[in-house]
Amino acid sequence: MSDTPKPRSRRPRGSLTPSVVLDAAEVVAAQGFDALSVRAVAARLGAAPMALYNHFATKEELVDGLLDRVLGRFEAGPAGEDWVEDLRGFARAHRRLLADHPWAVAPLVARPNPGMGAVRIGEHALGILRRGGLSGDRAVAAFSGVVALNYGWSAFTAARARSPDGLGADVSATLVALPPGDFPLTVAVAGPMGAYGSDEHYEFALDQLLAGLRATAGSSPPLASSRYDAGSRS
Amino acid sequence: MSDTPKPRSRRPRGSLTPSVVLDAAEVVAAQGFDALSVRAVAARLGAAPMALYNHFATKEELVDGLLDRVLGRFEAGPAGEDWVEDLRGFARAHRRLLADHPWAVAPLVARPNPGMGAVRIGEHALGILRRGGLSGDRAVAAFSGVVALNYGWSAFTAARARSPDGLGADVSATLVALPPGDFPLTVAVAGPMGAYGSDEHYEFALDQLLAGLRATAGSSPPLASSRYDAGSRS
DNA sequence: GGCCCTAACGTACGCCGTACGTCACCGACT
DNA sequence: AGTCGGTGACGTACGGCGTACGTTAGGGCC
Repeated sequence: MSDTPKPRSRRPRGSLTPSVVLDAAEVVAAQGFDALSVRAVAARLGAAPMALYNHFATKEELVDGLLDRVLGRFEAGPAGEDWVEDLRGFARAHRRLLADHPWAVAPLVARPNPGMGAVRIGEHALGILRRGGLSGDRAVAAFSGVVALNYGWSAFTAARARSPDGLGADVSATLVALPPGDFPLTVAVAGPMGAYGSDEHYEFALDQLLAGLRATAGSSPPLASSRYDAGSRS
Repeated sequence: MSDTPKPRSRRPRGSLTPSVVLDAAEVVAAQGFDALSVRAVAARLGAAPMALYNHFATKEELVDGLLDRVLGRFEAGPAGEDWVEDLRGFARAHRRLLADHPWAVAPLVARPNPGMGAVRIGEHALGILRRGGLSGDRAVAAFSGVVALNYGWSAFTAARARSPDGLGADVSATLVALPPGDFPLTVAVAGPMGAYGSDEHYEFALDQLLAGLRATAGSSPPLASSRYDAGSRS
């Protein structure tokens, strides 16, 4: 019992690279974002927790790398004749990306840092909107609108998919059990409704936004920013 | 030093109610949602951490109560002549509510559980949409769209407001510093752009969504759900 | 006046992120 | 070939987290 005082062979010297660490981190994150701990990543990899800190200054930096890697998987479709249809394709592809990485939605939404992947996505969308004749502020606003819609929508669906206790599918069951006197509309709608937040519902909402953009872009662009500052100033 | 072996007088027996705990929890949460720990809430209140567990089974339950209390502050405006303008008022009030509680946005987005406050909000919005002639699926989809837009948008602005290291205001500074060869549109737009995610931009995006809804509601409603299932099936 | 139910408490456990000091390996230089 | 320095992997430790569990003290009821 003395010839194996350290049964743990150290990892070979160069075998721990940022890329390898991110690979392991993604596998861990796939079973829920808050399962992603430094210790868990190190355990898969057979490394010591602190070994990761030679490649990432902090956990936040590791997460940033992970999120940027996910956004880097965005694939832009080819440009077609109609810029609105291209924008629809962009929105679908973006939402699909989020749906494919449900664990990433919450941290992405909470993070102010853009990162290269996000910039690439923005550049692509701006190109489409420019072709539609929207310029400057308007293009940014429209892009932000599509992305916000996608993030908000994906956050709901991801959150519901994450709850394994059945709270997911039968939110409607909770709703139909409400006091029917109050909330009659909610109760009426919760029964026959399919999955809340379904693809059909998303397509409908996206359709409205795109129809509005098409109409606005068709009209001559006044671009007076004073038209749109009736917000919550005071 | 022996006559005060327990300088901590116990809290009087009935002085710890759910409401009192939530009050303290909200004060703590106001300085960042992840500052909200059971110990911190107990410290304010001068109570022991475990004392809170007589009123909330788990921390998640406490957070749910806190979020529902926030959503309960939603105030519906009076109905006007134009249902679309009412919907705009709803969207603004909802977003204003989120802007007034930035710490609440991230947990709200991540939580599948609706809660009474959310149901009240939904009922109000459904009433407006019903007046617009949208029924069933369409009303739910439109409501979801507005809420998703608000959540996504508020998550961005809240996240940026949360970063005190100046990463907030000058995301644009990061963007103009990009390699100008790639991302020409982004660089071109980042310079003259005011605050990314400004109220004006939000109003523009909301306007497009509302314009689309008005047009759709104006046309006769075919309601064929097959029109909207061209999503990401396979 | 005495009992008991319950609300408040204290201790303890297993996680977490990570600061800091140690040690072994590999390449380079003599 | 021998040695030396830099670096990457490691171990220990600290403070903080949520919370399971057992203890205690106070107020309401008989």
